[in-house]
Amino acid sequence: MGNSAKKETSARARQTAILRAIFDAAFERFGPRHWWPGETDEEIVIGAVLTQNTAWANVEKAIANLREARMLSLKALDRAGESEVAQRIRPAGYYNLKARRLKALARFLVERCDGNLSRLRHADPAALRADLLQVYGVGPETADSILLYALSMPIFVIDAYTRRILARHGLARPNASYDELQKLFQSNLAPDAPYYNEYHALLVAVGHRHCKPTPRCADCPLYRAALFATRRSHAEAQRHTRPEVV
DNA sequence: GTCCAGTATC
DNA sequence: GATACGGGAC
Repeated sequence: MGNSAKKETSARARQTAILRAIFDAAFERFGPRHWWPGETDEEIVIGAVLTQNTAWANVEKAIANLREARMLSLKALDRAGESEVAQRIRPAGYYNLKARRLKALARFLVERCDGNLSRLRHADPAALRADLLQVYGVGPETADSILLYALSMPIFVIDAYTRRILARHGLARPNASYDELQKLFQSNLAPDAPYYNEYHALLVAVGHRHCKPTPRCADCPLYRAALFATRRSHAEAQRHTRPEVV
């Protein structure tokens, strides 16, 4: 092996070690998170649309409304009128928009698997992802949430918290693309759906409680862990994200 | 960059 | 009252 190849290999091993350290530190504090908190795979798909840029507490109300109206299934949503769906999901916000998105996704999945998601469990993840991205209202995070949480495929979900946490620890550029961040995880961690599942859930927990727009680093479980792995970049990131806190 | 929108939390 | 939320389309 040449010198540059060796360097690449050790850089990759280091990245892997850092990513594992972050998982371990977060898991010790918050895990296991038991995500996705849906009862059925269809409920997870529906929740994936409802939770777009929306707090989960509000999504739960919308899901409860759909359940009460017997509309918490892909076939039911496919049959239902858009304005009826919109009224039911009001608590989740963006209700007109999300009603159209739910209808589009329900149509696609009824067409694809008769609304029976278990039939997709052995589909090719990359191909299915490409198809999902063609559906109105399904972007990368929603598509990947479906693949990972409803279909148990080893696809890493990136969200706003993930981006923020990585950027603040100097592991990614603040404006890194979704695909870039996903590649960081998937090329450094073995494909493992349960591990990816737990990892994303843990990042959300860290983001929600500590890595907020105004960060609370003091008792963050990643503070010591990341300091150990990337002392310099963490300190650097801190300078830019915590102007008033040491 | 702007729009979509109700709800919780400070 | 202001901020933030488990994004995506245009």
